[in-house]
Amino acid sequence: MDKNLKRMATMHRMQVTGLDLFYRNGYYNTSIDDILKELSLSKGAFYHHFDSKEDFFTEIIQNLIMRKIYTVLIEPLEGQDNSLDMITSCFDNALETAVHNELDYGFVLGNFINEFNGRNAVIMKHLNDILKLWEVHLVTAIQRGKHNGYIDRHVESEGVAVFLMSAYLGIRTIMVQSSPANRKYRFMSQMRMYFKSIQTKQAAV
Amino acid sequence: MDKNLKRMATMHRMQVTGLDLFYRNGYYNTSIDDILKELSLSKGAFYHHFDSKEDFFTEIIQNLIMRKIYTVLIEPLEGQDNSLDMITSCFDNALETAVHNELDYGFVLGNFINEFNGRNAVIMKHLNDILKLWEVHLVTAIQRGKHNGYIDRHVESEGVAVFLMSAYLGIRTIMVQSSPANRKYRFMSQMRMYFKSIQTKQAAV
DNA sequence: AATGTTACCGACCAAATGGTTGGTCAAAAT
DNA sequence: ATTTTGACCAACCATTTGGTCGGTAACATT
Repeated sequence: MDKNLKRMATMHRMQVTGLDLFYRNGYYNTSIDDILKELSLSKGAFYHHFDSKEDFFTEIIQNLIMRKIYTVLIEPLEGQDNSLDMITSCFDNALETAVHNELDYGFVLGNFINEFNGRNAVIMKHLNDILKLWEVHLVTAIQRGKHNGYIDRHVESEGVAVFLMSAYLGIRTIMVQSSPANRKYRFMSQMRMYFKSIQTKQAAV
Repeated sequence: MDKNLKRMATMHRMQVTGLDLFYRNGYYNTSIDDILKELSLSKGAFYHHFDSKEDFFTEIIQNLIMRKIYTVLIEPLEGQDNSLDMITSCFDNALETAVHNELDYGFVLGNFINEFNGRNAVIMKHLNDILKLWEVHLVTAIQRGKHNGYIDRHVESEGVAVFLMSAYLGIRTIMVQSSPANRKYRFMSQMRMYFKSIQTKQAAV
């Protein structure tokens, strides 16, 4: 039963290195040999464990990308009552790690959506599922915020979710190139402004 | 002097077809042969007019992408006094053409920024210049809005610009895959909400 | 009419691509 | 102890890549 452990370990190593290179260089711009070289493994090893490059990447999506996004952007939403504070600190954390990451190439999910758009329907399906999952959880969080009296009841929850996802995807793209910390700060300030406009009106306290 | 005309015409045809394919399939995923096949031209013709694939794309950026963005997203900003209305209708128009475009693969500039990030510094420079140009014009428009009394004086113009660019980049990515018209509508609604929060406060009229 | 010049052709090249296949060797199952 | 399995190797394959180069024919210049 030791064989199985080794199999899992090797496959995992391949996936981690694979994601790293795919993220940095793009999927189509990274060859299987590139990944194998990094790991000192052979072509045979790769095709022994995976059917194809596409199959390999599908596994990466499920095992690594999905989990990462769930941990960073989805799970934290289920904490407190006040969704707006929740989302604020969630975005703040996510952007902060991006600021301090020397090798930041943008939002993993966003980058891949961009690369596979109209080029590979199968993979796009998987990526879109993650996006949808995020959307659903955001909508739920916002509705909870309404229910708990933090967000104005007239606000469209789905609209807020789409707007927030857009803004996040965009800022992660823009942050990469110039003055990330600066752009993060400005972004967060304006997001708070936006949140003010959808908060429960205290009717001129 | 007829030769020169022909040269220009051929080069232009190549660039138009090139941009079309690069946009649809990605730069690294589109071969020069793909472009040449479409035009029934030969390798020799290509390398007679351009030094390399990169040089070719640089020309495309300057001649086609830059101009397009200037026309659609920058020039319209210089119209009226009220920047917020201006920006709203500008985004509205830009997103509307995306909605009605059968073959929409997202925001051209955004897609390429994504693809070249950390992979080709020279091209990234050119793309970033365009982004910067857009940013500068947005900031100017917002400052004008403050000056003309439409926008609250305490608002950070640079912050608004970054936030708007982010949101636009993001919505263009998200719109591609599912229900673009729907997402556009929701996005625009929330953008108007955001604009309310930075408008001049009428101090409880 | 003779002589450049220029737009374009298409065969060719080395390197790299995703994928296949026959084989080796250690561990598991019998 | 023998057989079977499974992880991995490495040479190999067809195809595609960006790019080169010698040539040709129409045009422009003299």
